[in-house]
Amino acid sequence: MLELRHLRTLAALQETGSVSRAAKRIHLTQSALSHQIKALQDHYGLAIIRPRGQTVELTDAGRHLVALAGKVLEEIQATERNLAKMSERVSGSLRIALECHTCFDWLMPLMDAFRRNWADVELDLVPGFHSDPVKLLEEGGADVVIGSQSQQRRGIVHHPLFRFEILAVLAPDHPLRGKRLLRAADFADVTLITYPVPEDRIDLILNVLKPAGIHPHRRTAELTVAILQLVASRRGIAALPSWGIKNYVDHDYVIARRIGTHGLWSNLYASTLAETASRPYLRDFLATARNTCFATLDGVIPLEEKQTG
Amino acid sequence: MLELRHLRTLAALQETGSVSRAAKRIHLTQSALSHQIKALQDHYGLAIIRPRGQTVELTDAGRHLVALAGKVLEEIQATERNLAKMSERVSGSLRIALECHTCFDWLMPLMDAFRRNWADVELDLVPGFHSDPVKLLEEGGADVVIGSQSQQRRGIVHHPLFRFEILAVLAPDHPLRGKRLLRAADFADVTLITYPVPEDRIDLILNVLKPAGIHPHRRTAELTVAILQLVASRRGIAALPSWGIKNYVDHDYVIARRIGTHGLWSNLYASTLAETASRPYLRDFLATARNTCFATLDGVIPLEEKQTG
DNA sequence: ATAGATATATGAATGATATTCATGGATTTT
DNA sequence: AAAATCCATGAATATCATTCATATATCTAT
Repeated sequence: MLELRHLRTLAALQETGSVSRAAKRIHLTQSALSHQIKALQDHYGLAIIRPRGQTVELTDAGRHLVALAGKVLEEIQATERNLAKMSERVSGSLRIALECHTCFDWLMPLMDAFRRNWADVELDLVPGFHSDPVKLLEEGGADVVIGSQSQQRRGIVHHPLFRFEILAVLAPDHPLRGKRLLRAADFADVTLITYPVPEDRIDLILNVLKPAGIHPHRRTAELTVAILQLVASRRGIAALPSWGIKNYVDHDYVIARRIGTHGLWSNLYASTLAETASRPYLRDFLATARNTCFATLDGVIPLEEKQTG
Repeated sequence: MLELRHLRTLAALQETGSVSRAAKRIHLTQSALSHQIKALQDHYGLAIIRPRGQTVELTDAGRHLVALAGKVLEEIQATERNLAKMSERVSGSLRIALECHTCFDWLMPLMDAFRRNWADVELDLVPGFHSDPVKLLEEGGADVVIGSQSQQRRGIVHHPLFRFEILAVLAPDHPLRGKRLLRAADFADVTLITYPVPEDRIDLILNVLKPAGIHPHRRTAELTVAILQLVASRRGIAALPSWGIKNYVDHDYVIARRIGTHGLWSNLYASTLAETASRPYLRDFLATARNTCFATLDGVIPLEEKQTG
C-alpha cells in the first residue's frame, strides 16, 4: 500500500533523475529505492520507471505519482509549519551571515519564502563577510552562518547543506581551453580572480596551489558577475561553484574545467549555536534550504549528517 | 516521522469520534492507534487528542492534522483512480440491484460521485426488488447486488459493507413507548408495517417473531417516508435501519426502540461475480461506498472481510 | 576490443518498528 | 457496587523495510 516514503522517493527521483542519486538524496541505499519502486509497480500493475540508457526515466504513471508527491509533501510541510508555530511562541530572529559570496544566488528566493511563512521572525542578512563565523555566532552578531569551513567547537552545531564542485572558469578562447582538466601547475602564470577575501578562505589556493608551492597573481571583484566579466575579458581565471556558473557556461560566455583528477570539492554548512538549532523556524529554514538547493542547483550532492570539514 | 497510516488513523478518528471505534474502522487494535497517536504527539510536542469523559476529542493541533488527512487522502484516491484507468481499458457496466429499500438514501449521492469519476462506465440502477440476487448476477441482469443476506455460492463474492442495527419505530404516543426495548411478545397484537417483500426477507420476522411463534398483522408501503407516515399516524410499528430513521427520530416525528436485549443487527453486503470483483472501477465503487457510509450514516459498524452471513 | 566505472535489479539476511497482547486506571451505566 | 466501556502503556511478537551481496546492462576510456 502507498505510504509517504514512496512519495518522498518519487520526489527525489524526479529531482535527481536517477535511482542512486535519489537514494543519496534521501539517505537510503539504491537497493531500498529499487525495492520500493518495484513494490509500487507490482501494486498498481503499471511501470513507474523505464530504463533509459544507463539510468531511468519516469513513465506516464510515474509522472502522475510524482505530481501527487509534490502536492502532498508540500501540504504536509505547510501543516507541520503550523504545528511548529503552535508548539511554542515563535518570535525570534534569523540573522544570516554569509561566508560564501556565491550563496546569494540561491539565498534570496529562499529568504522570500521564509518571510512569507514566518512573518513573526525577524529575518535579516548580516552585511559584510566575516573572518571568524564562530565568534560571530557566540557574540550574537548572527544566528546562522553559511560557510564552507566548519571549525568544531563546543556549543556550535554545523548543519550540513550540500557538497559541490568548484570549477575553473576560463574565457572560451583561453590558451588552456584544450585541457580537459587543470592541475596546480597550470595556474603558475595566470591571474587568479577571486572575491576579496584572505587567501586561507579560498579553497583553490588553500588545498591545491599552496601545497604545490604556486602563488599566482590575484585580482579581486565583489560580485560573481564582475568576476565572470573579467574572466570573459581574458583578464584571468576564476574558481567558482559549478552551480554558480552554469548559466554562463550554458550560454558559452565562459568555459569550465575540472581542477585535479577528482575535482576540487567543497562542503557547505549552516552553523548555529546549539540552542538555536532546536528552534522550529530554524529547522524549517534548513529543510527548505536543502530542498530548494537540491531542486534548483546543478551537480549538488547530499552530505552526511556526521561528516565533518 | 509522519506516514500515511497516521493520516488514515486521524481521518478514522474524526469520523468515529473514539479511538476504539476508529480502530475497528481501519481494522487495527485500539492499542495500535493509541501508540500511533502517542508517537505523533511526542514527535510534534503537541497534544492531538484530549480526554473528554469516557472518550476523546481532537485538540486544535489534531484538527489541523485531520484537515491535512482529508486533503491528502482524497488526492491519493484521485490519482489512484487515474492509475487504475491507465492500467486497463475501462469501459464496462455497473448495474446496481437493491435488495434493501432503505439503501436508496445513501446510494444516490454515491452514484453521482461515481458517474463523475468513471464517465466511461455505464452506470444503472436495476428497477424492482429481486428475490434471488445470486441468480440475477449469474444471468447478467445486474453487476452488483446490495443486500443483507449473503448466500454462499461458487463464483460469487460478497463484499462486506457494514453492520447496522434495526430498530423498532413507534409513534411518540404509542402504548409501548414506556418500554426501553421491545421483545417478540410485544409484537403479538400490533400491525407490522414493512416494504412489500416476502416474509423471509424481513429480518424481524425471520430472526425474532417466527422463532417465537408470533405472526403479527402486516401492512406494506413502498417508500420509507410512507412507512414512517403510517407509523406516525399510529397505524402500526415498523422495523428499520437506525441510520434510515435518524432524522425523523431527532425531530420527534417518531421514536425508536431496541429489539431484544442486544438489538437486532444485520449485515449489508455488495455481491458480485468473482470476475467483476477485480475490476478497478468496482473496487473504487466499494471503497467510496464504505467511506461515505461510515462518514454519513449513524451507528454503522465495520464488518470483517471473512465474516459471513 | 577490453577493462573499468557506473547504473539498476534482485534474493537472502538483517534490523527496525508497527502491531498485538496483557493489563491497569478511569468513567459511565445499570 | 458491579459491570461495561474506553484509553494508556510496557513487553512480546510479527511484519516488513532496508541493507548486503551479487548479477546484469550500459557507457567511457585506453
